Amino acid sequence: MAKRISQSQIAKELGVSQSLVSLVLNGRRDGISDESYNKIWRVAVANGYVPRGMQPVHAPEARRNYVGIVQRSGLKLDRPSNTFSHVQQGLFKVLQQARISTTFLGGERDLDEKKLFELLGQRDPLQGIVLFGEVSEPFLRALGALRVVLLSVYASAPGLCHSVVPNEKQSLEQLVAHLVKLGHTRFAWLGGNCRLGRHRARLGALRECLASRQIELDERHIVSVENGDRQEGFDCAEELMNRLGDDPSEAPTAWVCHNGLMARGAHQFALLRGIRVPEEVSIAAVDRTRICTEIHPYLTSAGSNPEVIGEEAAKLLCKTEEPGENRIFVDLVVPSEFVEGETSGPAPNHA
Amino acid sequence: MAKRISQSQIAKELGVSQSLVSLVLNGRRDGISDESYNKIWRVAVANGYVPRGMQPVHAPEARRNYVGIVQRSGLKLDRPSNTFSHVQQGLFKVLQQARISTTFLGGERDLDEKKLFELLGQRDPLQGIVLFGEVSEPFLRALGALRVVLLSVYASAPGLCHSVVPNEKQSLEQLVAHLVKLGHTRFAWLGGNCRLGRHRARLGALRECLASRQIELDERHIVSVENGDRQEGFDCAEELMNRLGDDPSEAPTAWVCHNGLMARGAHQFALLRGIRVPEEVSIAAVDRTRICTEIHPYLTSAGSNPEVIGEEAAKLLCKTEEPGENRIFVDLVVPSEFVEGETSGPAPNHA
DNA sequence: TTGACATGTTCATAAGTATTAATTCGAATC
DNA sequence: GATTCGAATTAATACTTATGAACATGTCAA
Repeated sequence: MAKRISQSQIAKELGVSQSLVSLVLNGRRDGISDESYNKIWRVAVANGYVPRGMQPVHAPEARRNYVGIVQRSGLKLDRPSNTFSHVQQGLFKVLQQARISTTFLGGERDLDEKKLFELLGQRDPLQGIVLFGEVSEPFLRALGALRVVLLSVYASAPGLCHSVVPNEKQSLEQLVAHLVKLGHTRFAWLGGNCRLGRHRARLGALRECLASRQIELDERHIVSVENGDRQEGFDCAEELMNRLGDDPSEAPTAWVCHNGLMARGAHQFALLRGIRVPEEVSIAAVDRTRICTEIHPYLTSAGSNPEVIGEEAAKLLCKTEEPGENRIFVDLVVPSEFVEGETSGPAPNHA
Repeated sequence: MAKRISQSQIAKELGVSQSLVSLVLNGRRDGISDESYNKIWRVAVANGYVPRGMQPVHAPEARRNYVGIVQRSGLKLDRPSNTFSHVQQGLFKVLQQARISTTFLGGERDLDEKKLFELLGQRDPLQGIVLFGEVSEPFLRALGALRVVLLSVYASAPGLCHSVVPNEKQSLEQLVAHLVKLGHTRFAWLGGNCRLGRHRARLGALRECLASRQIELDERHIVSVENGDRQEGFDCAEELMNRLGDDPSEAPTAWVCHNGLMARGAHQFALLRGIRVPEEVSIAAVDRTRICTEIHPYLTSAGSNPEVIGEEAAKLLCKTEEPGENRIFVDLVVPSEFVEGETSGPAPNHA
């Protein structure tokens, strides 16, 4: 570890006396020229000068007042996934009690190593950083180098940081069980965020759940799109209808959507086309955000409660003591909840 | 000013050596008993021990790294008004360049004076606090007492703090001008957040705009609800239809909505009832958030861009030097933008 | 019982910092 | 040109802190 710089060294570098440096760094302004004042501070800061006598970071009650939030590339504040705001609410709820506040640091794209360093260097120590969504591994490692506790939600990064993730398998299992019980056998998948692992996980889980019931998911009934927003839900439903042949006995009766937003879009498509929900088609979504109940019909949906995910993340952060190299990382899986809404009903030809 | 305490004094008080105090305060843990470690820190902190060598508060670039955000009572993170996230995005965009981050402090309801003091006392100084929405005056005064720069967005508090607000009059003027040009003469108002001044301002502006064109707003065509969300937009439209007599020539052909969310709800109602938009009814909203273009049909809408409001708020905060008693407060009004969407068309009996 | 070892602390002193009186230096005044 | 004055800086030194070596003290195994 590099020996820390002294006032005398700063003085020598600038060609002034150590006394002057001392005066300046203690904040004396009168009787000191602005020029000296500024140049001394500049050099002191640039060289990472630290006072001697105590390093407050080490205080046992050195309260870490902040938790930073970083979003995965692609998410912006003004296009909040609903999920994000629920998670933030959960974080806030728990952290608030410990008088820790949440600070938005930016998106993966906004931040490079240098910027992060600037952001974190000049301020109170962070309790940790919550990563929202799948971030790239180099980015994760760069963050790790800052010696901050990292926690990833909605994506796991084995061996790199803690994580709190939803139970996708269980969600799909709940949805499929419900729909099969209602007599559905022909399923469609309306998938979003097709580039991300989350989409693969959900689609894979759907396949498994159906397979274990000897139901096959027709490849033509799988429609996947880029973003997974409302419009794309609409488009997916439209695309699905276009792909279908004329035989109505082949048409899927249960649309399983990647998220609630897409389900709403698909529902709007159904409304416009005069497809009755749930009489003709049942719509179900992997989601547990407010969107499920924002308006009637409420969505039939299953998913891990994002607020709970936020709460668990906060608890985990509060418990984690120190960032370290060879830590044991916790991967927490939050169970899924199923809620029967108004968009699912008995399969039409089952009655 | 009291002379500052030295390590030796701490050592004497605790009956240990100065060396030990030095070791402890520099964070050495191994080879030091927990008991000593904690008691030394306790006494050091209790006596306000400060290291010698520099007082960072005096650094010329002692930058204020944070801007706090407080929401009005009633808003929660997990029920984000869309507007809020856009404003936050605008704030973030500008503040990021100054390496200032935004910290969510809580809702009006979460915070009492004591809590605020705790939140703000133990950390880096805030550049300011952005208040989102109408907060109560006592709350505002309590915040003011903290000697922090305050800025209110979407609500003005004359003489108490800066504000950045939308131009409601202009928004309504733009909408009415557009609709009147299309031949509409029978208007309805679907209002939300009926308790807040914002609702009064919008409804009042609508009345004025119509009056100046010799159009009267029928009292029966004014429906106002509590929250202004999607479901209530739906309910408003339903209520409006219920209130109408049988005479179709009396029915309003232009629904002006308090915000985009309500417009979407109203549109869903129209879809369900088979009311064609915009052939039979035009829908317009005071809004400029993402909701206007989240799905087709895009909403015909006018409003001040919330992201711009955020940006202006951030600039104002960066410019404001110090909080003071008798400051001059800036009230900034951001102009409204009009965008013609797909929900407005010629008045039906005008063709 | 003894010695090896670990832990926690102190001693002694080198290194670093604060502070006051003294110095320098240029501008204004005589 | 000499004198005064004030701002800026430094010398000198008292005071504070860091740190390696030394010193207790207790534990454990031979």
